[in-house]
Order: sequence, then C-alpha cells, then structure tokens
Amino acid sequence: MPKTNNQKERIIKTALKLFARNGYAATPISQIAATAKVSQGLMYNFFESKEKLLIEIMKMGFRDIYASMVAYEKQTSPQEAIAQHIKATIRIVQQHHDIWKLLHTIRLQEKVATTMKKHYRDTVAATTRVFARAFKALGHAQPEAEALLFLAQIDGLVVLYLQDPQTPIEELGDLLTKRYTK
Amino acid sequence: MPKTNNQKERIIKTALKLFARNGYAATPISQIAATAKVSQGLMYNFFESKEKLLIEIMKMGFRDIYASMVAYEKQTSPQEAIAQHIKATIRIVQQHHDIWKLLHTIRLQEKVATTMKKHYRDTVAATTRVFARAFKALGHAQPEAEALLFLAQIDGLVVLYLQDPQTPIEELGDLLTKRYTK
Amino acid sequence: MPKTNNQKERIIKTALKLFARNGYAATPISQIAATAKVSQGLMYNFFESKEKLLIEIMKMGFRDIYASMVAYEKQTSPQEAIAQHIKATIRIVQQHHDIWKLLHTIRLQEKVATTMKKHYRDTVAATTRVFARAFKALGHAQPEAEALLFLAQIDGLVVLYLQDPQTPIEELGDLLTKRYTK
Amino acid sequence: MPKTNNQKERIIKTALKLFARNGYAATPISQIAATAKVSQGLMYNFFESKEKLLIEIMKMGFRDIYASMVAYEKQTSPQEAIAQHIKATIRIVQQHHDIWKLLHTIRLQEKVATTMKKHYRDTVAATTRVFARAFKALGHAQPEAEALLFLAQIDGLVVLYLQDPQTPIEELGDLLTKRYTK
DNA sequence: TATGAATGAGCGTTCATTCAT
DNA sequence: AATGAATGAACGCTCATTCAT
Repeated sequence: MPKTNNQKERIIKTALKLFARNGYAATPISQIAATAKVSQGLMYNFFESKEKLLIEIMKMGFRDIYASMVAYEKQTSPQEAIAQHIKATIRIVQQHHDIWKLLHTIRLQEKVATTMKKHYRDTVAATTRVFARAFKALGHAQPEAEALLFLAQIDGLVVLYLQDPQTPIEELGDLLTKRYTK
Repeated sequence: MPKTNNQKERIIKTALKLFARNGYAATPISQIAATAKVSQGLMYNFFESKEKLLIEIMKMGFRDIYASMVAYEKQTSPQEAIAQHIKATIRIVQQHHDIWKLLHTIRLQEKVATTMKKHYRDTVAATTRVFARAFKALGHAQPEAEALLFLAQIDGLVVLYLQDPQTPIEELGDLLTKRYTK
Repeated sequence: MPKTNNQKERIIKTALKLFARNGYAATPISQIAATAKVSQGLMYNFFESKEKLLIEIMKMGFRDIYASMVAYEKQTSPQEAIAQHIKATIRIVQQHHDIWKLLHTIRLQEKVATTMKKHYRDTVAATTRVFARAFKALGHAQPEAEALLFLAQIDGLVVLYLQDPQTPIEELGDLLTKRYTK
Repeated sequence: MPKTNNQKERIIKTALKLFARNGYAATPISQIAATAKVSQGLMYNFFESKEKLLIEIMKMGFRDIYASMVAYEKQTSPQEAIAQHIKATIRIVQQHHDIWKLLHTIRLQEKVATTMKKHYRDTVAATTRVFARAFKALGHAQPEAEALLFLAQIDGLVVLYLQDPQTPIEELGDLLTKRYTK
C-alpha cells in the first residue's frame, strides 16, 4: 500500500486550508508544499498545475457535499424536507467550513474553470427542482421562484456565517425553518 | 480644463470592472493601464499603490451606496421600511453591479485592509439596528435575530443575482417583501 | 536681471545637500525639484541630465576649493606652507562639508565622468608638486613620496571627519602640524 | 557534491567586484546574475534581498580582515605594533582590494544598514584603544589623539591606493613607519 | 520661462513550472 | 517516488526624461 494517497490527500487538505484562509492567488505552491512537508517538485507529480489542484480540491468538496445531502433527500413531507435542508446545510457548512469559504470566494470570478461553473449551476438547478416540487405540494403560487428564494436565503445565512463565525447561524436557521413550517 | 478628472475616473471605472470580473489579486496594474489607454507609470500619479486604488474604489462605492440608502431611512411604518429596503437594495445592486460584486468578492478575504472591514461591519451593524427596531415594533420575539436573518436573506438574493444576472431578482424580492408585509 | 541664476544656484545647492546626505543614486530628480521649490520639468532647462547636474556641482565645488587654496600658496617658508595647508584644508572641509562628502563618496567609483577624474588627479598632482618642493627644501631624501604621504595623511583626517563630524579634526590637525614643524 | 557552494561563492565574488567598481546602488541584480552566469531568479535562493547580499559580502570581508589582524595584536613593543599594523593593513588592502573599496564607498553613506556601521565603529574604537595604549607607553602627551591620527594617516594611504593602484603604497608605508619608530 | 502630465525602460522581487539527479 | 536547484515570465513600482501647454 503506497503512501501516495495519504500524501495527495494531505496536500489537498493543506491547500484547501491555505486557499480558504489566504485566497487562491495569494497562496504560493511553495507554501503549500512546505506546510504539507513535501518537496515543491513533488506537487507536480500529483497535480499538473496550480489550477488543476484547485479544481481537484473543489471536486472533492462537491463530492463531500453531495454525500451529505443524500440523506435527507428522501424525506416525504415537504415541511420536513425544508427543515432538514436548512439543518443539513448548516451542519455541512460548519463541518466543511474551508471548502465552503473557498467556494464562495471563487464563485463570483469570471475566470473560474467552466467545469466548476457547470457543477455549481447543476447543483443549484437540481436543488431548486426538488424544492419547487415541495413548494408546489404546499400550494404556493410560484413554486420555482419560492424554491430559488428559499435557497438564496440559506445562501445568505451561509455567507454571513463564513464572514463572521460568531454569527448565531443555528438560531437564525431555526427562525427560518419556523417561517416555512409553522 | 484638465483632462485629469476624466482620466482618473476612467482608470477607476476600468479597474473596478476588471477587479469585479477577475478579482483584485488576478488583475495586474498593467492590464488596467492598457485597458484604460494609459501608461503603466501614470497609474502611480493617481494612486500611490494598487491597494490604495482598491481602497479608493471601495470608498467611492460605499459613498454611492450610502447616498442611495438615505432616501428610505426616514420611513415611518416598519412594513414600509422593510419593503423599501428590499426595493432599494435591488435597485442599488442593479445600478452598481460591479462595485457590489467586488465587495462580495473581497469580504471573505482575510487580508483585506482593516479599514474596509470596519466600514463593512459598521454598515451591517447600523442596518441591523434599524431593522431590529422595526421588528420589535412588529412584535417579534427576537427582533435582532430577525433583523439579521432579514439582511442575510437579501444578501442571499444579491449574491445569487451577482453570480447569475439572469436571476429574476425583482420577482424574488417581491416574494420576500410579501412574506414580511402581508 | 533674470532670477535664473538664483534659481540655478538654489537647485545646485539643494542637489548638493541631498546628494551628500543620501547619495547620488538614491536621490531622485523629483526630490531635488520639490526641495528647491521648482517644477521637475524646469530642471531640464538648466541641466540636460542628472549626471550633468552632478558634474556641474562638482565643478563648482572644485572652483571654491581652488579659490580657497590660492591664499596660502604664496607662503615663503616651507614649514609655514605645511602648517597653512593643514589649517586651510580643515577650514575648507568644515565650510564645504557637503561638497567634500560628495567628492569622497564618488571618487572611488569607476563610472565617474572622466572629466572629474582628470580634475581630481590634476589637483593632487599640482599640490604634490608644491609640497615636493617644500620637502626638498627641508632636506628630505624622498621629497615626492613625502609630499604624497603628507597629502594622504590630511586626506585620512578629512575622511574620518566626514564620516563622524564629532572627530576633533582641529586637534588632530595641530598634532600633525607639530610633527612636521617642530 | 553540490555545486551550490561554488555558485554562491561565485555570486558573492561577482557581486563584490561589481559593487566595488560601480557602487552598490548602481549595480543591478540582473548584472550580477548575468556576470555570474546565473538566472536572476536563482539569486534569491541564496540571498533573500539585494541588501542581504551586501551584508553577507561585508560580513565575509570583516571576517577576513579580523583574521589577518589577529597575528600582530600580540606584539610586545609598541614600535613593533605600529610597524606591524602599517604593514598588515597594506597587505590586507592589497589582498582584499575589492572589499576595502566597497567598504570605503559605503561608509560615508547615511543609509547603510546600522549593523554595518556598528561593526565599523567597533573596529575603529577597538583599534584606537590598542594604539592609545601603545602611544601612552611611548610617552606621548595625548595618546588617544595620537592613536586616532595614526589610524587616519593609514586610512589616507589606503584611500589613495584604492583610488589609484599605481600609488607606491609600500614605500609610503615605510616612510610612515620610520616617522614613528626612528 | 515654467509647469506637471505622461512615458517607458528598468528595478528588485515572486513564483509557477521544469529538470537533472 | 522524490528532491530542490534552476529558470523565466510577470509583477508592483520608481524615476530620468520628454512634451504639450
């Protein structure tokens, strides 16, 4: 069993932390290598460029997020789905703080690899569809707009929290949940 | 009649557009100069450093935003204040798309000049206070949390719109307004 | 009577002070212009380049030094000539501190305009000749070497003083004088 | 067998030569790199800045000088100490021509790193003390002033020689020695 | 004569990437 | 698989010099 996987994983985790904290552009490969206790040259055995490293990090992040989301997708009651989505998102953001921060830092950039953009759009679209159905079931007049608004609200919460971890995100999440389920 | 003002303004606008599109770190001074049809050296007659240029841009942005917000601050009815704030924010974001995008790109960065962060926090704090009063008047149990949630929701809308200008932000804004005022 | 001469003189004096204090390379034209309360562009009406300005400064310095030296050249007694030269040099260095400092800073540089070098060499040669005669009259075996040594000694004093103005140069000068005249 | 040492040494020697010839400020890193047949970027693997390179050069110079001086410090007779110091200084200056030239070029500069200045002052102070004792032993009325004058005279010789290597420095040194020991 | 806006070459430095080992 | 020396392009910035007014 080669230690490559460990090493690659360690590099990715290190890079993620540094990218999230200091920004992608402001983090030199050399710093990642040094922090991960790896030679600079070795970095290019795993990732053919700095940008590819970023992409791989984000793919991994998306994978984690998907995995976390699977659980509550099967909820039957719309109210429960809503409550669960809010709860789950908050949990994910708290657990995967760095990847979310990186994601939010980068998503407004024009240059971000198209792959990334597509990924993002797809995720939003899929989630919107799920909740459009939920809101339709709840008898809303504009279920798609409602779904989009719902996601945007959660997004707002997340951004607030990412910017200032002191934000009482759980309390705010409960408040939001109540509005939809009471 | 000096053409300086035109030039400085043109540089600022160019820089703002490029910073918003590609990010501050990823935009070289040389690109700004070239796009603004100005020699690179001249940039330093107007701005003593790249960071000072950024700060000046953002100050200008804040000034515009403040100016736009003055109008509806005087609303008497809480519901009206809420409705107006949503409407005003949407209008501002549409009119000052680039500056908002830049602002959102930068605010998660650790290293941004402290001046900027303070500005941001102060604005949020002040706005939160205003709406905490409004929600208290409306009889909410946790007026401050409500205010924070309210602002976060608008923020979510804004981010969605900044990321994808196709977003029907006005429709979503109306939806949000209804929830608070009906 | 145009004020040009005043202005040119003021620029030269300012430049001399700044060159002596901070070094030629480290002193920008802009700083000289600002300190002399003159526009940067005007500098080039008086001096066709930064180097020409330096040369003109040093020429002026040499002129002053020559003028100061004329006085004691006519001394009859060798001992008196020696005593006078030491005294005069010290006085000149104290009065024209800046030009001497600049001169000493620059004279070891290869690139210094040949004009300068020639000037310097000529001065040393002329002075050596004068004192070679004096030492010959005093019966020294190697009058030229003696003359050179004599000048080198004074030079050493001057350098010490330029580097640290606290140096008791007059006391040291008297000591040196005694050695030659007692 | 790394060639690093050779390379670093080669860079230092090249830099020393160029700094001595053209001055520190007037010598670009690019020129040093090109002359030493090394890429410009590599320079920063060895020296974290241009100033650090200068400091390292000078430290190396001081080390050599100290080493050379140790020998004659133990002389018993004052006259011998004087004779030895003159001889040693001349030898050092001839052997370490460049470093001495650089030292003399820099020592009048205001802005030179304080570390350097302190080094210099300490060396002068220590040497002065040694010779003050010698001159006291010889019965001079002002032993400290005598010591200072003595060092200044040697300094003068050195400067003359550095400026024009044709200077018969050994002959002049002998002459100076005689004056103190006959 | 005088200004100061404007230029462009060059500086010190950083860093993604390559390559010999 | 792993190193780290080496490269070269680009960056932010400075400054001597020119030019329109």
